[in-house]
Amino acid sequence: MFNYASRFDFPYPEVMEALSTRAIGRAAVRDELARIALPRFFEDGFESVTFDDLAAAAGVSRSTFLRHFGSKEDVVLYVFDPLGDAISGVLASRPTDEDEWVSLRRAVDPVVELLTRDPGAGLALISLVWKTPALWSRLHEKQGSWRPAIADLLAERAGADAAPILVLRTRAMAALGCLMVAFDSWVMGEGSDDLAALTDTTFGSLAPADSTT
Amino acid sequence: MFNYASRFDFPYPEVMEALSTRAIGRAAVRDELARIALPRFFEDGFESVTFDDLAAAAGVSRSTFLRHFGSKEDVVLYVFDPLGDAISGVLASRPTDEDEWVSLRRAVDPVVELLTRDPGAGLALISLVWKTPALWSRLHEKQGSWRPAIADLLAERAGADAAPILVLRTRAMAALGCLMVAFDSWVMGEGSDDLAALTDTTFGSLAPADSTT
DNA sequence: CCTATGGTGATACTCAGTTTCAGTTACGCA
DNA sequence: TGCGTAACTGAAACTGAGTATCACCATAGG
Repeated sequence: MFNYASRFDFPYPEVMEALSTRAIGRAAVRDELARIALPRFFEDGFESVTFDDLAAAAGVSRSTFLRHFGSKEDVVLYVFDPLGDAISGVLASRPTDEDEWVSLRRAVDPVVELLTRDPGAGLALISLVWKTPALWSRLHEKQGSWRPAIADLLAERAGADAAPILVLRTRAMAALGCLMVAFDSWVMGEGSDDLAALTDTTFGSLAPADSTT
Repeated sequence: MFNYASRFDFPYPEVMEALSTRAIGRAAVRDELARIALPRFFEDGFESVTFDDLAAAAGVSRSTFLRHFGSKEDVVLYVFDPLGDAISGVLASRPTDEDEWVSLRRAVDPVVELLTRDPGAGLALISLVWKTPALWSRLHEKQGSWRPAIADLLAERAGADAAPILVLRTRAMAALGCLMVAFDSWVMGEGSDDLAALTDTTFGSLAPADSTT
């Protein structure tokens, strides 16, 4: 099953911050609730599972479950939460003189790695997301929230002669979009393709252009 | 106020199809209901307006309002419905030997044109969408649904030596994404920038690349 | 002119998500 | 070690989205 202790074994420790005792406990409970909930969604479909079902399965009250996750979508997409910071972290660590588009491709590796680590589980998750419009939307919303930090990092590393921020925001959008299109293909091929290779292909379809037309 | 009779004065008549008498009436009612509903959303915010409010404002029952629009989001995003076909229509009409990226930029003109036609109304709409996560998500979902047709048209016009469909899907994503990033900037600048110019800039930030790396 | 189709409003229902409140646990500090 | 407070919990009631059903009415189209 999908690994939910993402906060504890996530391979990019620099994105973790100091947590109070209670915050650690809280995160652990969230992990546990999500771990219990996911199979229910996989088996019955996102819409068919109610908060009552989830609470019963987890042995807590509906109130408690709702307090840990503000919405059903949050339960499923919980695993994506740390990826924004992970992407930024990798991007910040790339050499300044590396080609921008290559750095962006590398920045997205944590996502590919997380979904590929457990064969089957990652695909099951993305398949669920892709067959459920509400989840697809919310994932894209989350992805959109990662953009500003990425664009800012691109500006920072380019220094004085950086392209306008609008240009950099566009490239951040494109990079994350390439990842999403790769997911799309991965789901359509039912996992028969290699996600990293698909991502290479989508990134290879585009390139930054000089905006001084 | 925003022009809601989009089905009747939309400047790309080729995308219109023959409608039965009842279907015409139905579309007219939808136009009217949306026209009445929009100002409510602008004034009170998307979440604060209930279906009861909308039904009362329109002088119909809640049932009837809900029968015409499956969700509140649909009411606001109704105006975007014909744009997928409009984009495809323009793309299909572009010369086959025109640069692919240029054709995609032109294909998106109907959207820019529609939002720019009435100064203020288009900006108000996009601002509402941008400040309401549920609307932002649903617009992106709708935009995502336009992609396959665009990619297919790109394949068709390139003929035998077309790039793999995954590459074309990526470029369709990028083109629509450029439009969204332009919206983003337009909203942030509160309409002080020219939407068409912003769109030119975002499109100018990227270029198709040879995927045979 | 008749009828079958489709639009309408009323009602009742499920479920997501919010709010409130009272009872309990356990963290951090003295 | 004990205490006070802050946070966690569950119960209950509430709002509002969205679905389903039904009986009624208007009219398109033959």
